[in-house]
Parts: sequence; structure tokens; C-alpha cells
Amino acid sequence: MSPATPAKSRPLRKRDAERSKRAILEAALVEFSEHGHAGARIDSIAERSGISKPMIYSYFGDKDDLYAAALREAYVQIREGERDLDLDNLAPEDAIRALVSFTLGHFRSKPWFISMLNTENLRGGTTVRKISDVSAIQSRLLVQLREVLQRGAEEGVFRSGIDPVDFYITIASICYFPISNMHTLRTVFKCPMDETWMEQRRIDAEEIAIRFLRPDPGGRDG
Amino acid sequence: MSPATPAKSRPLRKRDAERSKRAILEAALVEFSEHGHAGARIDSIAERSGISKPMIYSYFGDKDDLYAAALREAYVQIREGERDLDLDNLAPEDAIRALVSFTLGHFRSKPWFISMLNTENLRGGTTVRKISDVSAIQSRLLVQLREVLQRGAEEGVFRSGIDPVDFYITIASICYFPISNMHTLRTVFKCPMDETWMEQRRIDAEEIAIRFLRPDPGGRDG
Amino acid sequence: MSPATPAKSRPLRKRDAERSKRAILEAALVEFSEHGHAGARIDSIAERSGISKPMIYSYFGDKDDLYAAALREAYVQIREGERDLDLDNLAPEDAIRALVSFTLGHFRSKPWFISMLNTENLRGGTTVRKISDVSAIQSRLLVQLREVLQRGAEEGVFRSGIDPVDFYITIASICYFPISNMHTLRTVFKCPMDETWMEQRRIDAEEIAIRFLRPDPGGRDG
Amino acid sequence: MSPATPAKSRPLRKRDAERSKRAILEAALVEFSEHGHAGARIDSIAERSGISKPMIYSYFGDKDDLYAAALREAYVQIREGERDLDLDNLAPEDAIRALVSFTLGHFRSKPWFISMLNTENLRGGTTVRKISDVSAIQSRLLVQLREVLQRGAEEGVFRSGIDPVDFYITIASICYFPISNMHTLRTVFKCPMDETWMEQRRIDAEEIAIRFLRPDPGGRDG
DNA sequence: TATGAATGAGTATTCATTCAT
DNA sequence: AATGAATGAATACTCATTCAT
Repeated sequence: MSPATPAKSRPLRKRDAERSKRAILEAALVEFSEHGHAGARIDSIAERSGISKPMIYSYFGDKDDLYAAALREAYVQIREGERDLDLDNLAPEDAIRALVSFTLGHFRSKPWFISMLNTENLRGGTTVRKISDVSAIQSRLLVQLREVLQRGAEEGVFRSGIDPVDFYITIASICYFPISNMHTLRTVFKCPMDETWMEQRRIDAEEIAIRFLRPDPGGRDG
Repeated sequence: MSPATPAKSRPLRKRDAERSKRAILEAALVEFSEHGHAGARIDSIAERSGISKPMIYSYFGDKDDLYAAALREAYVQIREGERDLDLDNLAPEDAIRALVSFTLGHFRSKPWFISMLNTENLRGGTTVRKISDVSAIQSRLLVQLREVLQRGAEEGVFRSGIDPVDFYITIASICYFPISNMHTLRTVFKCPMDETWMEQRRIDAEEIAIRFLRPDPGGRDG
Repeated sequence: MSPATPAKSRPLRKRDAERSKRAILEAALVEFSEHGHAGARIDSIAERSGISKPMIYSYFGDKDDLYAAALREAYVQIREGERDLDLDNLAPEDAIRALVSFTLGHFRSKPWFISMLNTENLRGGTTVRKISDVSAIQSRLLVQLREVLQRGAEEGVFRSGIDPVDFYITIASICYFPISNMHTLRTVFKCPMDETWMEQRRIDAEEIAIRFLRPDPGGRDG
Repeated sequence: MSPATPAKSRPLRKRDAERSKRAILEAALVEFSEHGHAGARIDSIAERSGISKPMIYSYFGDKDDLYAAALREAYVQIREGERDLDLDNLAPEDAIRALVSFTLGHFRSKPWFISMLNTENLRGGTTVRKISDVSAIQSRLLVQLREVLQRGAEEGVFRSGIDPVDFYITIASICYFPISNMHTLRTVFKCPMDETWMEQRRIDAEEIAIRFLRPDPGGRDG
């Protein structure tokens, strides 16, 4: 169709640019999550990504813009992880257990996410506010969770009237803290923080979630 | 002999090393918790405290040392808060509710604590490890908590075999996350984060703790 | 094709790393030799060289590294000066006289050398020890000197058994002190330190060297 | 005569002040000679001497003044050392040998002197010029030396017309350099710098001095 | 498009010097 | 007379950002 030379070089360049952007973004995510906003170094991101600093500036703008992109990327990765999660085909209790288990596993396997959230909250959330689409990101999860809670309430295994957002925050709380505060907990409370300890955490976390949802026994038996 | 001119008896206003040290420490706590380790500025601490930079270095060493002192101070403040807490004279359930309530209240009223913990964990806990006495600081609380759990188990209102450290981590988890992640939660989940929302959190948190401790009803009723 | 516009062939005026490095090194040599290690100012070196401070750090490392580079440069300049010196084609006595004359001349014309040596010895020689190739630098001179002494001994005009290193140190001693201590000598001994005084020094220095080498007359005449 | 109390307290105080001044001066001499002018620290001098900084300032003025006092002290110590030297009762050659030997020994045993001279010359001699009486200090030595040279010339063992200042500079040169440049010589020329090497230096130095003074053999024998 | 070279504006830290007691 | 407390003015070093090619 088109003459040979430009036909191949253009898309290739575009693809290269895309590849460079990704490399930068991933390097930035690691750097910001390891060192926080102020501690992160553009030099270091350039080195990690193998892309020169001027390119970083030309692709992303200044440090704050790059930080925003990295923060957004952290949320995007979480969303992608949640795709695998399918609560609709599980019994309500199993669905809740699956969600807890998934959340804890997710926090552990993507340490950037927690670090980025910590960093962003330390900064007062000024950047997350600017990422316009961020609230849409976790909506699919909430929709599923609302459906599960509803189903459980109808089946009589869960209390009714549980707000999915509040409940998700509860789940997130139990999963977040032991990981985000791993280092201080290890030192202050001498927690081993090994696989078995974490596994026990998971079991407890599921139990906490389920017990919280369970209908008030007094109302039935009394 | 001479009139009440407080020549030497009352504490000096200027040239008082102890007072200066405290001023620096408090300013450092605020600065580090607001900006993290890398983001904190010694200049700013000097200005906040009204003490010149050379004195800061003379009293505390370098930036890292000052950061360590501020982190330690955060833990000390928590310990001091816990002094008022007297779990021994409360019924087990009330004691747990009081502990949850206190923890959440402390996290809210002393935002430095959460910020310092976040910062320290972001940094991999290298500093907390150097503060030798930090693990002793929260031991009193754990002793009390163990006693309450024991009492509750004996009275039959709590399950037995609950580890006080693990359980304290659960309580801390539920109280920590909504506050530490306040800004991202507000944006991502549109949480109001106002007084009523927080109050509801407190009620839920107590409920979660109590339900987790409650003996398995199935085991009793058959 | 195109006219003589030296588009790419001739060395660039700006953005030339090599040129910048040399400018920094020369400025550092002057600054360190004028003010010593502790007294030298990086700011001043930046100004003298016309290169900004960050480049200095990027090219040379920290102040100590730059000082080491400057010290090494002082030795390199001496080696370059010695290249012109050709002792092999002179009669032994003339060769010694030439060496003395050259040494004194070099000390006078490159005041950095003496200042750098003074500074380094004041510092206990910690840096020179790190410059691995520094002892190789003056070896060519010693080889030549050994040959001259040998030749003179064979011809019977010099004593035999004179160690070239020790003898070079003697020469250096006589040439070094009047220059290195110029200012105190001028004040304490009211030496004029002008051209004629220096010329007389040169004549005396040659005489001292030659007389020291001359075979013991008593040994021959009995 | 005078009432008891002030009579004893005044002189004691004065003596204490004198003792403090000496302590400061000695500490300053060590500090300046170890670190040079810019490298010396008033804090360090205070610590070494056990006297507080404000006292140092009140006794000596500012850093430059203290440096000047230390430099002067170095010269004074040399003068004191020279008191023991009595050249008048020695045969001319022996006197010269004694002077050389003494000078070398002196430079070795009072390392401050050489360090202070180095420092002062590095600084361009601005301070020594202000010490008004410094040139008088070494005059006794020069008087003795002149007398010895004269005597030697009359006895026919020395050349006549040797300027005592120039000749003293020659002696100083040979003694100064191997000590002042000890560290670089050790590294660059692999000199052992031990007792035997130094002893050999002394023997050579005497020989150099004597040979330089010896009457021209050609003039006599020819 | 791509990057090595370059720098202005900070930032931690030090040091001579003075104040208040 | 004596000193612990205090600081203004540097000074070494860093880092986000831009220039020139």
C-alpha cells in the first residue's frame, strides 16, 4: 500500500516510544515506592529504565507528573489483578473468603501498591485527587461485593444493611496493616513475619470478615 | 531578703538546654510526619522550633539521628496515652471496647504517630531497629490485654487461645487503615471522612473485635 | 563540498567534556596550591574554571578526589618538564649542573608543585599513597641520574657508591627549601629573594652538588 | 604588708591565667601544626587545652591572632633549643658538624616547627611579617656561625667570603626537606625513613656542609 | 528521536564567634 | 574569671530540570 520505508519505520518508532514509556513507568513505580516522593531520584529512574532523562521529561512532564503516572499505574495494576476474581459463582461465604484471601495476596505480591498508597497519603492525597478516573477503577469490585452481600442477606447467612464500601474498607484494613507495617511490627512486637505467620493472618482475616457479617445470634436464639 | 524576683528558682526562659531540646524534638516530629524523612527540612525544623540549626546538630547529631529521636518520641507519646487506660477494672467486653476506642482515638488525635510509622515502614524499618527500647514501650499494654483475654476466656465470654499480639494487631489494623489512608479513601471511595463516618467506624471496629473473640456458638448449642 | 565552515571537524567550544575536565583540573591545582586542602573552596574552583560545581562533582567525585587529581597533576607536570632534560649526552659534571639548574628552575616556574607537596606532607601523605602510579612518574629521571653517576665514577670525576635516590634528595633539598620557605626567609633573614639572589643560589647549589660528588682528594694524593 | 586575702588570691589568679594561656598556646601549636591554618579548629584547641572557647578569645583575640601566637611560639621554642648550642669552643669543622647535627635533630624532635613554617609559607608569610621580633630570634645563631666561618677561614680550613645567612640556608635546606617531605618521599621514592636512613642523612649532610666550605683544592695544589 | 553536558536553586552540615549567666 | 548556650555565615554536596547537538 504505502511505500516501504516510512511504512515500517513509523509504527516501529511508535512502538519503541510505547516501549520506552512503559519502561519509564515501571522504573518510576519501583523508585517512588521504594523511596517515596521526595526520596525518589529522576537519575535513578533513568538508570533503571535505561532511558535518558530528557526523554523522561519529554514523555511525562516533571517529577510530579511522573509520580502521578506511577500512582495511577499502581491502581491500574490492582484493577488488572481483580479481573481474575469472579465472586458471582461462589456461595456468599466462600465469595467473602475468596475476596479476603485475594486482597491479602494482592497486597503481598504487589508491594508497590501499598507503598504508593502510603506515600500518597503521607502527601495528603493531593495527587490522587487529580487522577480523574481513579474512582472508577475499583467500581467493578464494589459492584460484585454489593451483589454478594445482597445474596448472603437473602440467603440469611449475612446480616442485611451492610454497606459494601465500609465493609470493603474493613477487609482492606485487616489485610493492609500487617503488610504495610511489616517492619515496625517485626521490631516492636517481634512478629516473625514469615509464611506461617502470614497464613495464620489470612485465616484470622477470613474469620473476622465472616463473623462480622454473620447475623446476630441473639436475635434468633433469644 | 530580696522580694519575689525569681532570680534563680524558676526555670529560665532562654539558654535552657532542656527546653530547647524539647522544642526541637516536637518540631521534628511534626516536620518528619508531615513530609517524611527525605522531604523533611532541617531549616524548617529550626524555624518551627525557634532554635538555630547548629543547636539542632549539637543536640541530636545529624538528620538521621534527629529522625530516630522523633520516631522514638512518637512511640513514647503512645505509651503515655496508654497510661490513662485502665483495663483491669472493666468487664472483659468493656475493656476490649475501651481499648479499640482508645486506639482509634489516639490515631486520630496524634496524627504524627501514623505518619511516622508510615514513613518508617516506607524506609524498611532501618531506624526503628536501632531504637533499642522500642519494643519495651508497648509491653505494658500487651500485659493488660493478655490479662483481659484470659479473664474473658475464664468467664466464658471470649474464646480461649487468642494470642494478645495477634489480636492487638487486628485491633490496630481496623483502627489504622481508615485514618492512615484517609486521603485516598476519600477520593477513591468518596468516603465523607467526617465525624459521623468516623463514629460509625468506631462502632463497627468494636463490633468486629468483640465478634472475633466471641466463642463459637455452634460449639455450644450443638 | 561545503566551504571551510568547520562544522564537526574541529573541537567544540562548548559541551566538550575533555576541555571542561582540564579546566577544572587546572583551576583545582591553582586553588589547592594557593590555599591548601582545607582552605580551598570548591566554589572558587568553579569560578576559576568557568565550570559549574555540579560538573566538578560529576567529573571528579568529592573534594578529596579532586584534591588527589590535582596532586597527581602536579607530579605529571614535573614528569613532562623532565622530558626535555637529556642528561645522557652531557659530560657527567655538566649533567649534574643541568639537573640542579632544571630542578631549581622547575620549582620556581611551577609554584604549584612545591605548594602541593607542602600541603600533602602537612596532611601526612594520606592522599599520595592512594595515587598508585606516582612512584613510576619520577623513575625515568632516576634511571638517567644513575647512569650519569656511574659514568662519572668510571671517568674518575665522581666518587663511586653514591645512591641516586639519596643524591636526588640532596639536590631537591637545596632547591626546594629556599623556594618553599621564601616568605619566612625573607622576613626572618631579610633575604632579598630577587633574581640575583636566586642566581647566586643556583650557582651555590651546583657547587654543592659537584663538591659532594667529587672524589676525596686526600684519598688520592695521600 | 597587704591584708591576707587579696594578697594570696590575686597572684594565684594571675598564675592560673598564665597557666591557662600556656595550655591554650601549646594546644594551638599542636592543632595548627597538625591541620594547618584553615584546617585547625578552635573547638579542638579548647578541648585539647581544657579551656573554654570564650577564654581563648578573651586571651588571644580571634583565630588569626591565636595562629600568630602559635607561630611565634614555634620560633621561641627553636630559640630556646639553640641556647644549648655552643659553637665557640669547637674547632671550626667540628662546630659546623655540630650545627648540622643539631639542626637536623631539632627539626626531627620538634615537628611543630616545620609544620608551622610550611603552613605559614603556604599562606604567603602574611603572619610572620606581623611578628615584629621574629628576625631577632635567630640572630644569636648567626653571630656564632659568622664567628666560626671567620675562624675557619683564618685557619685556612674554610674558604673565605662565605655569607653566614646563605650558608645557614644551605644547612637548613639539607636538614629541612627530608623531614618536611617525609611522607611524599616515602611513597614516591620508597625511602625507608627509619633511624638508619636518617643517620645516613646526617652523615651526608655534614659532609655536604664541610665540602662546601673547604678551600678550592685546585687553587692550592695547582 | 535521543542524549551527554550543563546548571540554578537548594539542603545538610560546619565553624568562628558572641551572649547570658 | 569562666562557661554552656546560641547563631550568622559559610561550605560541601545534590537534584530537578534544560541545553546543544
